[in-house]
Amino acid sequence: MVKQVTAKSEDFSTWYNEIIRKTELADYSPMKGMMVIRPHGYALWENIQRLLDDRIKATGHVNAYFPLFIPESFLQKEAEHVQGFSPEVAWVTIGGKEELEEKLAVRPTSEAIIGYMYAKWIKSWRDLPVLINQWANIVRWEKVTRPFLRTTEFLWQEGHTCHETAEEGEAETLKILSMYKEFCETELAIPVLSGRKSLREKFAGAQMTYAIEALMSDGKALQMGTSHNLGQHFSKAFDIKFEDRSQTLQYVWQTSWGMTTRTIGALVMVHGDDSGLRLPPRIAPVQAVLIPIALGDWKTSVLPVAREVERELKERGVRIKLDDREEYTPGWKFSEYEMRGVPLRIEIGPRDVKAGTAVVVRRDTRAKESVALASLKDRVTVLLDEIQKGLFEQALRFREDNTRDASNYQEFKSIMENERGFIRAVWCGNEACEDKIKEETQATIRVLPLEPESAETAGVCVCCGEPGGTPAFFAKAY
RNA sequence: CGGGACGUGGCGCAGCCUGGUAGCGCACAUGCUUGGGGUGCAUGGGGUCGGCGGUUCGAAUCCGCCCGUCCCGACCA
Repeated sequence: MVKQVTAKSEDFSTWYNEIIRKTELADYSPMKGMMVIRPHGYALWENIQRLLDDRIKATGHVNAYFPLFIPESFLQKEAEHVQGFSPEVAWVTIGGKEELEEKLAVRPTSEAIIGYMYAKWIKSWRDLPVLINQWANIVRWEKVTRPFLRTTEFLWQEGHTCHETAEEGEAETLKILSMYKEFCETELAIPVLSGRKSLREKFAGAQMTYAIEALMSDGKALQMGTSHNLGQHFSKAFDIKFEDRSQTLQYVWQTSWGMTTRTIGALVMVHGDDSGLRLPPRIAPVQAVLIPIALGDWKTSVLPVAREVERELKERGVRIKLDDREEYTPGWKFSEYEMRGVPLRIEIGPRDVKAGTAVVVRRDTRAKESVALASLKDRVTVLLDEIQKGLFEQALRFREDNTRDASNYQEFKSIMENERGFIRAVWCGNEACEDKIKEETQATIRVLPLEPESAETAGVCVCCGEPGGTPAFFAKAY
């Protein structure tokens, strides 16, 4: 029997939940909102970590690790920060059997504890910039949770930097933003819009938040990463001062930025189809699965050939898996690896051995071809590249087809109601309009593009009709 | 946190209305068979019916409370 999955078009949420569990990316744990990332899902995370970590280090950052707990008083130092996070902080009040003198927050983010340490470490302009990143888990007591998209505990990377000048801080913030964008598009094959957040949507305690946003295939937007220019908000709160080049004491300029396990949810929602996952080759834990067709004397005729192919592809750097289990039929394996999203399937059977060929099937297009064993290595490499590109292009086309201009509010409401997706429209900059739009259409400002040309709509505010606004991308968001 | 739905072997469900010895499909185990799109047959193991309490001679079934999951809203990566 076929392991059926609810059709994506029929019930997106159910489809998403079923994919997560049937592909063994994650499973529910006994605690509300807490999931277990299973080996298949964690392997994806490890690939994301590795590829992102390379980029973080290539831009001069180093990794460190700060404590899981943050004293209550630290968290309270930056007023907006406390207020923003207080509804979702988990507290430790007892250690062993002793009541603690001061409650400890389980970090919802690490600005506070890191700020405290930076104040100890930074004395002079010669200590700057400080470019530190940490890979960590954090806890936010969420009311509504969904696997990967919003869980009580999640994994992420958080960068925390200090700079001499406001300009350097801003430059760092933007550098990371474009690094995130490049990472998503190159490795995850997910096109993103990047830009500034409205003040309403910005990080609690930041001066300015920038973000990248992707469009899921149900027409809702998902934030894929954020980069904050913290200005001097935290350095003033934590007294992070340095003596500048003219021997004057100054507060440092800071940034923080993060990307989370949520990106795995995005991979599912952007690329998945009714048969399961479709993983971009660059982050797929297994890039090609090799299935020997067990017929007749296959163990002596087919299997040795398959093993040789496996060896050659491994040597080529392809993450290949030979599945020679006898208890499953080839047909069963085909479906299983499709469900798990393995980009390429290679079949070798008696007919192929005789002809000196292999059958290669793409997961993204399901295109099937026969390839001579001699040229298999090259062909596989080419196909993996094409799949990576194809998935990105398909996602990009989807986003373009689902990005619409709205020149007036009627149009805006009708698009949100009928089509969803991104709406490109002018916003006057007034929070009243932002709130009204959110209340009436559920759409929020996802980003205010940095380059005006990426949103050519000029004119009056889509909501109030006042002139002199800025272009914005709106969407319903996860 | 508000509105709605659901909770029965690992998964999907029936049984509940009208209380009386817990069932089906898939999965799992063993054997044979089969193998180029989820092979077929046979045999077998596995469930304090989400939890606690109440009603009753007797509760998966009726009542109350709690917990969890999903969907739709308010808050967030």
